[in-house]
Amino acid sequence: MPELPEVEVTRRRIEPRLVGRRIARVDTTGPSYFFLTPPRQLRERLVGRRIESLFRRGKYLLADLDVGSRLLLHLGMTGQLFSSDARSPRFLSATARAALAPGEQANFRPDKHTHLALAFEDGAPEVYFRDVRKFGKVLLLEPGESHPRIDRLGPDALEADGGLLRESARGRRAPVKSFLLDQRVLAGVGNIYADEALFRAGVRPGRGVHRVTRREFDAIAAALRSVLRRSIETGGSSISDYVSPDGEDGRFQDERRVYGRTGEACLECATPIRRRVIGQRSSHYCPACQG
DNA sequence: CACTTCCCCTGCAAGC
DNA sequence: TGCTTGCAGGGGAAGT
Repeated sequence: MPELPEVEVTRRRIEPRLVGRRIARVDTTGPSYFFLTPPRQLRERLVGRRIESLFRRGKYLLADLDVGSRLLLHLGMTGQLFSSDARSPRFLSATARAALAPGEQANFRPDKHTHLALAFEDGAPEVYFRDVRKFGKVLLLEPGESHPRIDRLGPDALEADGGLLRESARGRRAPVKSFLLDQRVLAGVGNIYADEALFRAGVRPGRGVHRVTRREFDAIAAALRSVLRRSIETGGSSISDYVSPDGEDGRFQDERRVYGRTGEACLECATPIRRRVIGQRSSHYCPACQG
């Protein structure tokens, strides 16, 4: 599940495949809520455009185009961005994967989950946006056009600040976990890194955010910054579908301390890790280390 | 405004 | 074996 680190790693590795290139052809699947801009419009308006830059805000990727328009991509839960020369079994459907001989590297062919394909004038490898669960989003903003999805985002979570968190928490009573997942508070935090940061800060996810102390807000902010930075360094978390654009798995899943470790021993105190649903999301914590 | 619940979708694993 | 059920979850919309 791509959160800030996975999106940032994706950005860094797909950037050279996009920036400076002019789009020659656009293929899409049919209309669906995946396309906030209807696919027909997308095809019409993207052809002939040159991609000038690719940057990230929270979990969004934004590509600025030569005419001042902007392509906005969100990977959702299972979104993958990669080029046609990348190789990874994670780019393949289960059936295609099962048909592989051991050690065989299959070529990727756009399948029914490949919702957007960009071909370039210079003949560079095509870039695909594949998303099995279709929770991802594609939106083309006209020059000067804004969108609440972007406008509402809080500061990037890599710059999490304890004082600012405390400020944003005023008047709120939701569980601190839900608070951290609110993209208006911080942009980029998802389920994995919220749990990991709360563990490292020693705060239970279910605690009301109005009961979090100043010191704890500082600890949470520091934990978020370091966990997110570390995850980027290790290539992100490859837990289910995530794989970087060049087909390389991330390694941060090996450094998880609570996420997905329900029933396993806490690495600090050996108490079994607990799982509890908070705000419709599974949350993992150590009942002994987190108060 | 704050907060909760529901829902979009598909693949996989567990249970019968 | 093959079916059903449950679960994963970002985030918007609607409801309280």
